Amino acid sequence: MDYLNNQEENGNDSSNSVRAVDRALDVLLCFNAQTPALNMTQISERIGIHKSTVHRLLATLERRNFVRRDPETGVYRLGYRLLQMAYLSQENIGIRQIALPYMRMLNEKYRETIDLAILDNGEALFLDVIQSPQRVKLASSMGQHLPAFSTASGKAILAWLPEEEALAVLQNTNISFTPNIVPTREAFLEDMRETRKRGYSLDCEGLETGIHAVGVPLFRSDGTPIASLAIAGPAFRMECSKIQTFGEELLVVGNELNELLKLVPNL
Amino acid sequence: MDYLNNQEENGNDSSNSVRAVDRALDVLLCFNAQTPALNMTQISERIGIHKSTVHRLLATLERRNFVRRDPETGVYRLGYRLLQMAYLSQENIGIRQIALPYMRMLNEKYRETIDLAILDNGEALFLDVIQSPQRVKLASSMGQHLPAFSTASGKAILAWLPEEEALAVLQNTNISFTPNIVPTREAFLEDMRETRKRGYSLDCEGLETGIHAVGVPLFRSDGTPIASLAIAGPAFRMECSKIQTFGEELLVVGNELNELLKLVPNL
DNA sequence: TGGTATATTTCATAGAATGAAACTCGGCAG
DNA sequence: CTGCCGAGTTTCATTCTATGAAATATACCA
Repeated sequence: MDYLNNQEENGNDSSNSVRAVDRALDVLLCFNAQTPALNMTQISERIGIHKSTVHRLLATLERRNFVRRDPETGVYRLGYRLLQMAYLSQENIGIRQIALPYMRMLNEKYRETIDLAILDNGEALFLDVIQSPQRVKLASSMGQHLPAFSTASGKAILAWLPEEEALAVLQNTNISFTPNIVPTREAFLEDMRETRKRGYSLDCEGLETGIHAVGVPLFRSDGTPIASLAIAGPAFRMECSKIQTFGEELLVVGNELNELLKLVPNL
Repeated sequence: MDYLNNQEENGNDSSNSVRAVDRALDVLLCFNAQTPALNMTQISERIGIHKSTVHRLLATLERRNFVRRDPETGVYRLGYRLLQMAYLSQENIGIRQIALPYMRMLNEKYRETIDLAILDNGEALFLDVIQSPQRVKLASSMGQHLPAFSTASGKAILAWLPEEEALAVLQNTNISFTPNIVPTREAFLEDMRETRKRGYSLDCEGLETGIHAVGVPLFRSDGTPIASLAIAGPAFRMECSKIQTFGEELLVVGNELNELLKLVPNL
């Protein structure tokens, strides 16, 4: 099973880990966009532990609302406690507070979807999204994660990382369902270099056709790229001719925001 | 410690629970809006277990990004994994999908904040929020939870529960920081009865001054109230004179939505 | 009715999780 | 400079918890 690798790769060197807790987290991580509902047996098979053990883990998680059980069908889903906790986790991300006014401003000016993302385990994780007010728009939302190497949000961070780190992300493609386009090593490096030269990342239908996006990196005061700000929209509104203007304007906002971030110590 | 009661109240009858996992969940639940960042010793004191144990639990949680550690100060916060999982948990709530178009419609029509909430452990938990497009608005957001008995969202559900169940919620005020106004048993029951007669719940500065809101219940096909739809805004725009109109219009939408929900089997 | 697939309970045993204590590290004050 | 203090980390023997096999229960379908 692909999953077992995942478990080891995640830095689980098994020393100093509590096995029962690790397994409970495995149970939670079973649920994903493809399989949002699972029964006990399915979970047991996926993580390869005895169903009796899974039963006890699920009971423990359910009591605290980390999973909920469909009373009709008996399948388990992720619980409301996660939503509640996510709210707490996200409210206290400093960069979010600082970027929000800029995101609103960009959203009002361009009327397209604005994404604030970080790099999390090789994937672009959207910390915050302000949706385009227009009818045709991207349906991205907070908490969603997409492969970093094929989104403007992800590439804006990767390009300013040391090249070996960025490559490591490309190599460890433990994305649950592999997207159609994983670039070659060379194409990827070339893209990264052009992005650095340009100052902003570009994504023209990299992951999904019909979507264009530009992104700029946001840096911690020590210079490491920690997040990215991106504008994304349907290709017909963000044509290749116009996208350059978007990128350059985003760059100005990015610079201003980065100046501000320099003054903030702990991010 | 108040906390220990909490632990028992949560239905932790200790049979069929995995202790290590329970403790790990205790660690996660330590973090809240008041104390978003904690160090190991603080956590150890809060949940009353040995710091060596907490150390191992935190290490396990950190490896999987359920908590993250500030590299400077060493304090722990909730991790990004929770945001990611919340996205999954929330994407698959049937009622959310069905209510969303109605919420958008209400938002466009009234230009106020629209809340979709459920009752979760005696608190109103916002499944989804569409913010008012106006400058002055409520800053509520998805995942936030507020005391059920003092919000329109909460009361819209409570009023259609059996009275003893609703009272149980009032009694078990294990809200982390008690809001200024907990109604008396009588006032609460009277409010519930009026709400039922009226068809929609009202909240005029119940929790916070300057906020007015109205809410209607949403029912499962078997008739149990499972969620509520509410319009909330600053008092000066939602005056007591106008609020009746809001309520009655919301009622129409609520009825329509409830007809739709009857056709959906599993919620 | 019997058969299958799933969930739940029971129980003896292994070994995992635990907490005491020792150790490390860094900061601070005398 | 040195020694104290608080916080975090590691070690290790012991206990009792978590485990999986098997038995039982439940639900569904033929």
